[in-house]
Amino acid sequence: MERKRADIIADQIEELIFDGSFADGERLDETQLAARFSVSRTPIREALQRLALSGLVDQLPRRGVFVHHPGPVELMNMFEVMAELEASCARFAAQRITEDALAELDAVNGRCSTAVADRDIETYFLENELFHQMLYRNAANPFLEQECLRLQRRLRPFRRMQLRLRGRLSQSMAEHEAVVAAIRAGDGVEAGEVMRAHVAVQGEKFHHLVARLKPAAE
Amino acid sequence: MERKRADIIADQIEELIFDGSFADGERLDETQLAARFSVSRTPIREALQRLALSGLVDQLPRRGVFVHHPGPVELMNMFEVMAELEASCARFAAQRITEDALAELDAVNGRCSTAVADRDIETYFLENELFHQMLYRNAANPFLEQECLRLQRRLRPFRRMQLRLRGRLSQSMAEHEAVVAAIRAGDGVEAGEVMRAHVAVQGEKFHHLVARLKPAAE
DNA sequence: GTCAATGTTTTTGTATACAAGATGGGCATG
DNA sequence: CATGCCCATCTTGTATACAAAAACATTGAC
Repeated sequence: MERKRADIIADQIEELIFDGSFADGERLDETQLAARFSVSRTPIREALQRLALSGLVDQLPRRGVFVHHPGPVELMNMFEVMAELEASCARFAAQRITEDALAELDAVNGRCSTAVADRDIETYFLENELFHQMLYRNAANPFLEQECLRLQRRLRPFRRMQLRLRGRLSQSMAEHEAVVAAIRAGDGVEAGEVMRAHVAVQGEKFHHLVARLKPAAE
Repeated sequence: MERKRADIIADQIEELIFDGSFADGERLDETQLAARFSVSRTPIREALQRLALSGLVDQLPRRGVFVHHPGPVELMNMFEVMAELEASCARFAAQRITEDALAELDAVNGRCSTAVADRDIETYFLENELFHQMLYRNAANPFLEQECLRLQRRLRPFRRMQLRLRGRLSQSMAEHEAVVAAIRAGDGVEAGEVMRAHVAVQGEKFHHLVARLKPAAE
């Protein structure tokens, strides 16, 4: 159940920013957006506020809001934080997970595996997200879970675009299994470290990807 | 320079929530607040939205916003996350801090020390905050720094109220020195673990405090 | 010709007016 | 007497009107 018009609009604008419909630094005109969504400026302003607090746009006082696409350095930073948070989740989960949840984790991991075998990137992406979310959940700390979900959502488009890198799928899969094994063994430290590496490598891979693209753009 | 009226109001309402002027679960009436601050409902609504996204109030669709004081369990969760984030900061700082920044860290720690000697809780609280903020800074990850500052601010009132526990000041001081020593030695893992314990103990101490108060309230 | 100052215009921030949903009480009915 | 339904009222959500500040362009001076 959506709360109100402003929230639906916030999600839609967010989507437009994610899929690149708005260029980096572009000003988002309240009046234009109001016309586009057939509402008044009020809900638009509320939506933009939300996006500003999420960090998707920069809001300059009395100047307007400007879309803010994170650069490679900023992305590295965000992935680094994600890696730390997920490592914590894995470590906690190793101590706190229930037998049932562990079985579920196996099930999700299995579905990831078949997706890899089928070369079904889309399914893998979804099940992979679910896998990570289950770890957040089983850290048994709702606040931590929320923070993780927030960042996961924020980094979503960037994780997606680098799944196409050769060999990443099977590598990622192997890392998942190592995490589960460590959790099953109750080895929190190991689970945390494997998880940290698993997430951090994404940031690094992304960094390389951008580094490779940059010379071409110049 | 504050951005606009709504932001000033947001800070003021936040302050009112922190210092307990609004009870847990109390509804914040937009019209009343508008009258209180001598503005229209518009900036009030913007302020309340900000608070909702910070988690200080719960916003129920078409029902209103209700102040949300975190309970003991929620606080434990938040302190746990804070401990994880600060541990990460310490670990990164051990690898990334400059000689100059390390000297500054020593200076702040020195001021903490004299505050302890003087039994000057207020000064200690301030310098202590600065100490932690310097670690966030020297993790050399602005995104991580921002997240830490956010949570630090959120937990501020709760850290404050438990500084009065006997012996906490000198214990805290010793932990600071252990962190600095580990960082100076470049031992990231050690710095992280000491830091984690240093922050986590606050959450636990708080938990005990509440547990002790609870029977009295019943 | 260029730069600066001022007036115009556009755009953000705030106030008010209006609409729609939620709360609470009264009345009717079982 | 209890319970459920309906209506009045209040509160939130949205639209519009107004104010103030910034961007822009035009014009004048050097």
